[in-house]
Amino acid sequence: MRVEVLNSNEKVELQKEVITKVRDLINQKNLEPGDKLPSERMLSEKFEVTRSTIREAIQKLEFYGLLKSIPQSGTFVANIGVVAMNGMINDILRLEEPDFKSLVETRILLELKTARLAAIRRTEEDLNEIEKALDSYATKVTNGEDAVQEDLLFHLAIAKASGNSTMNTFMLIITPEIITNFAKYHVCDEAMAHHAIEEHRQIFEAIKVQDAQLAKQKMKEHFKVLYQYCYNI
Amino acid sequence: MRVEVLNSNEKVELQKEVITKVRDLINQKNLEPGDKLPSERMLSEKFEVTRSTIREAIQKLEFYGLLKSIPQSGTFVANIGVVAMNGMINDILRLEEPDFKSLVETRILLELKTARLAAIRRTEEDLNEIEKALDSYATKVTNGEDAVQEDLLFHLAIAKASGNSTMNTFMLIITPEIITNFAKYHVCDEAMAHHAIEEHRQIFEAIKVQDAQLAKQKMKEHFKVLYQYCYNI
DNA sequence: GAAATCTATTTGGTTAACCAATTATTGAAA
DNA sequence: TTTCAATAATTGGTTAACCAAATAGATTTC
Repeated sequence: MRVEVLNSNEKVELQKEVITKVRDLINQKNLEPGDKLPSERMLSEKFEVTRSTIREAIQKLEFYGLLKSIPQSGTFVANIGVVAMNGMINDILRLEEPDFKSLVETRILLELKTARLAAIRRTEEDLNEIEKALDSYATKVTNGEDAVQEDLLFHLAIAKASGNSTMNTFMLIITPEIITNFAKYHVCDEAMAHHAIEEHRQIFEAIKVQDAQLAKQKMKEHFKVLYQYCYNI
Repeated sequence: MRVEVLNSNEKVELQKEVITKVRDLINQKNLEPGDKLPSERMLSEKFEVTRSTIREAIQKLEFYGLLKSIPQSGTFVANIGVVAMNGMINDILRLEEPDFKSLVETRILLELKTARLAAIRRTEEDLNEIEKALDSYATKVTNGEDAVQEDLLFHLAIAKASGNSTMNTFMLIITPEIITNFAKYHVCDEAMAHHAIEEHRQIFEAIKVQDAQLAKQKMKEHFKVLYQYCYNI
């Protein structure tokens, strides 16, 4: 059993090795959907890594829906055949850390859609929460304070009102990373904040009167600067 | 320390309780970005749960970019203020399991975009892989075999060619769930598979000649049935 | 009094032992 | 031979002890 001290990168690489070996094992043994993997202890011995490394690798493949662990029973291949299993594991292994441009591009895509959907589906309660977030943002900006957080919450309130839990989750995943990177790259401009109040209000109004196309249009204008950063550079 | 046997649901609920208490603690102590949380052992004692429960809750908040654990040092509040922290934690607590409709809606959104982007950005290698996936699919279908996996890999190859790692990741997350649910709801039709070959080929051709608008259009046609399922029901 | 060195404590992470549920095996009964 | 209860072995999950790095505190040195 490998017993070294590993830093963060080495740990990631080791996990990738283990995932590769799990893939090869599934191929070699021709495991079909529902078949059982060898026990964690056996894998740990076979791959010469600690059991917790095996567990973490399994949990990652479980996150992507490829494996399913059942307590006191075993780890099973999900309802996905050998071909798809191979393709997906290879994709997962190759996945790079998301770059800022990719995050922004995805954010814009999601937000144009959530704005449209929110206009169609928003409840009265949704509307109240969006308006509350809008007011908090406006107050902070007019007081000359930093309002990045309130900005974020306005957009998340719209995502919630979209009634699409998947998009809502995705927005929650990428938004903090965007904020962190914003600070890093200084993409945002203080002077823009005042203008953004009006843009937010227009988006809100469009959602209020349930004009989906207008909501999308106003959101697009709101992202104009970001959009250019993404596509013209 | 609470020492009961918990089933899966109770475990989720317990974790939500812990996350709520972490939120309250951050509020009560007015922890700002960069501030240190009490140690896992102290939280474990304070909240009367085992340390691993604390660790799992922290890991979840770390996944959403709200906390950052540093070995031998402590767990720190990420670069996000109290207001955003509260809003995001509340959103995370309220997040429902994604329903099928929400998954499909998001998949269509992502795929129309990845098709467009792939047409613009695909390399020759991307193109080869997409074509290989296309051929595998066509072969299987003409042989009368089930080709769900090959179908999946064709779409994932396009996602990879889009050059957007975030969208690629999101596609990898939702695709297996979609497949599983497809089988459950019997949305897919065997007879459609033959027609889908031609649709796939048209999408491929559009990406090949780098006609972004056409690629999106062909992808939209490909999703026509799914689209109707989503919006007209 | 300040700087530097040593020591003790605290930290998140890791691991080996443990747990209860499950599964496999055994063997007795019919 | 078949059935079924009893038992042993195996399983993923959990936990308490342990680890090395980081930090804080005490002590020494100048």
